[in-house]
Amino acid sequence: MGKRVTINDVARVAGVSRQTVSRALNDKGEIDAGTKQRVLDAARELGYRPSRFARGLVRQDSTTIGLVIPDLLNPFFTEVAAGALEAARARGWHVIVYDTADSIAVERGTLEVVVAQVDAVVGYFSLDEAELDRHLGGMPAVLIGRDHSSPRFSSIRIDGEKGVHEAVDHLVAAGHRRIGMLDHAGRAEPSLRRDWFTDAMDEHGLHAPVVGNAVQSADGGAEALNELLDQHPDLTAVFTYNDIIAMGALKAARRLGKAVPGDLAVIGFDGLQLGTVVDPALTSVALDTRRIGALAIAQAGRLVAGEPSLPDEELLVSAVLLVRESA
Amino acid sequence: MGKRVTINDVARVAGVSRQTVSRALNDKGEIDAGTKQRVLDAARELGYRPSRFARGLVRQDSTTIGLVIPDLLNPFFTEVAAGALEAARARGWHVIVYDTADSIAVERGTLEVVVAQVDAVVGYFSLDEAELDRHLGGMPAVLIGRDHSSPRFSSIRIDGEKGVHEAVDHLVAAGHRRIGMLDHAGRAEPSLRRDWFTDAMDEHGLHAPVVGNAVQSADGGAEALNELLDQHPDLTAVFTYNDIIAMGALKAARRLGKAVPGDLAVIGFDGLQLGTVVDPALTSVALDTRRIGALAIAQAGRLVAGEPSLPDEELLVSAVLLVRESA
DNA sequence: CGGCAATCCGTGAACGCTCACGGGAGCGTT
DNA sequence: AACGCTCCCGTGAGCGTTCACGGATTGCCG
Repeated sequence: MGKRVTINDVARVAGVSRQTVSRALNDKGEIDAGTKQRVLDAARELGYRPSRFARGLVRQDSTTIGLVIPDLLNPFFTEVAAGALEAARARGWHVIVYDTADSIAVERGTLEVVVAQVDAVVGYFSLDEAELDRHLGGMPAVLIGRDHSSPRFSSIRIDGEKGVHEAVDHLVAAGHRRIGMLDHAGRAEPSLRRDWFTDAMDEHGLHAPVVGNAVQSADGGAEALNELLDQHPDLTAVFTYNDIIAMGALKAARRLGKAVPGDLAVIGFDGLQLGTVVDPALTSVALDTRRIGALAIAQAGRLVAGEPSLPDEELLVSAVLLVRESA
Repeated sequence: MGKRVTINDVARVAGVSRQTVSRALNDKGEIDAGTKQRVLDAARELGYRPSRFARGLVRQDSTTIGLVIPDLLNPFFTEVAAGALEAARARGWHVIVYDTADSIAVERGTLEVVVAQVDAVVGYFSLDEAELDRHLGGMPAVLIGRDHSSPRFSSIRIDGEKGVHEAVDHLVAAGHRRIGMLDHAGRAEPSLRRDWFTDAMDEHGLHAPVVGNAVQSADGGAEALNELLDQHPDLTAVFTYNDIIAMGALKAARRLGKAVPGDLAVIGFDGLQLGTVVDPALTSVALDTRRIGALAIAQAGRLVAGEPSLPDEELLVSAVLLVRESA
C-alpha cells in the first residue's frame, strides 16, 4: 500500500509551506482566503487526513478513557455505559468500550491492549488488584462496584443496604411475612445483597429462605422461582438478586397461575428502565445507573488531570426502593 | 501540573539511554536482565507511562474505529454495538462509542470531534451525505441501515421484506384476516417496514389499517394499540414497527383483557433477545443484530486497509420470522 | 595471543504535526 | 522619506517514541 499522505505532500501540491496548510485546516487566522481554498482543494484531492497521533503528540489535550464491562448486553451495564458516555461527551472526552464477555481470559487480553490506547481505565474487573496493577502499570483506574485496598486504585462504591431495607419494610408493611430470595449463583464470593436482605429480615424477626439460581438470565430466574416455590409453597413475596432474574420470576409466577402482586409480590434489584416493559411493572431496589457511569468518568478525569480525587462520600451510590407495580 | 514523565527521564534515573528503556519496556531482547529490572523499577517509581501518541506515530499499527449510535439504551442499538465490539476485539481493534442522544445537534458535534480520533467511522447517521462528507473529510465511513448515493460511502443494507412477508403469511395461515400495524411516527421519511407490510397484505388481498405512534417506547406502543383497537375493534393481529413498541402493545392488550395470542396476535420487528423476558415471548421479524455490527466493522477495516470492499451481497442483512409465543 | 562471535548498549534519524518566532509586502501616517 | 502597522507566509524547533545502525565489551576458540 502506498505511503501516507502527509501535510508536506499537501503543501507541495498547493505550493505553500506546511504551516500554511496547518493554518488552513485548523481555521486559524493569518491566511489569505484564496490560498486557504487552494490548500483545502489540494488536501481533498490528495485524500489527506491528518495523523491523529502526530496531532495528539504536539497538543496535549484530548482525553480518552477505556470503559471495561463484562457484558454490554446486560441492561444494567448498558445503562452504566450510557451514563459514562454521556458524561464523557459533556466533557469532550472519548470512550473506548471493551466488552470482556464475562471471561477472565478476555479481561486479561483487554488490559494488555488498553494501556496503549487510553489515559485512564474505568469499569468492572474481576482480576485481583495485584494483577490489575501489573497489567495497568500505573494508569489511573476506577473500579466500579468493588472496593480497593491499594491506594493506587479508586472505587465507585455501591450501597444497597438502605434500599433493601426499604424493600423489606415495604413488603412487611403490606402484610408479607414469608419472604424468599432468589440469589445469584456461580460466583465464589457471597452476595452482599443477600446479606443486606437477611439483615433486614432479621430486623423484623423473620426468617429468609433462599435459593441460588445458576444462570444470570430470565430463564434462570423463572427456574429458580419454581424451585423456591416448590420448597416453600407458602411464600407470598420474593426479593431477587437483580431485575433480570425478577423478570424471569414474574413470568414463572404467571405460569403458575399466581397473580402479581396479589398472590406473590416481586421486588428486583437495579431499577432498570426495562422494568417498565413487563407487566406488572417491576418494583425494584433502584440504583442510579447513569450516575454510576458519570461518577466513574468524573473520577477518572480528575485522576488523569492530577486533580484531587472526589471525596469518598461522593463516590458512593446508594440504592432506594422504586415502587412500581409488582410489590 | 508538572510536566509529563518521558522516556528520557526514566533513562536518566536508570542511568541508561532511551533506547535501553524502550527495550526493557517492550520486552525486546538485547538487554541484560539486571539493567532491565533497574529500568523497570525506575519507570515504576517515576510513574512513567509511554505516550500513546508518540508510540502510535512511529509504529503505524493499531486501528480504532468510531461507532456512532443514536441511543445506546435502545436495545436494538445495544445489540448492534455488542456485535461490533466483538468483531473489533477479534481483530485487536478499538472502538470508540458515541451516543448521539437522538439529536442532530449532538451528531454534528460528534462528527466534529470524531475525525481527529479514529481511522474510520461506522454507525447510524441522520445527516445527509453532503454534510457527512463535509464533516468527515475523506474518512472511511460505513452507514448502517441506510443506502448511499455517493460512492464515497459504504452501507450495510437491511432487507426486511422477506421477513415481513413471512410474518403476514404466518398470521394468515393462522386464520387472521384483520391485521393492523403500529408504525413509528416522528420521522419524516416513510417507514420501509410499513411498505413491506402493506405489500404483503396486498398479496393476500387484505387491507391494512395503520396508526402511527409518537414515542418510540413501550408506553408509546401501549397507547398506540389502545388507539388502534379503538378505531378497529375487530383486529385480531398487529404487526409493529419494532419490538419495543410490540412489548408496549403486549402490555396494553393484557390490560384490555385480551389474551395473546388467543384474542390478539402480536408480531414485532428486530428479534431482540429481550423479547424472551416478556410473557408471552415475542414473535418477531428478526434481524441478526450482532452480524450487522460485525459486518460494519469488517467493512470499515477493509476500507482503512485499502483493501477492496466486501461484495454488495455480503453487505446485506436479511430478516427472517422468529416464531416465539405471541403469534 | 589474535581473532571473531555474542551480548549489550548508545546515537542519529524519522514519524507527522503544531508552536513560537521572524520576515517580507503593502499601505498609510507623520 | 522614514517609520509603523497589518496581513501573510515560511523556518527552526520540539512533542515522545521506535528503528536502523554502529560501537564497546566480554568470552571462547584456535
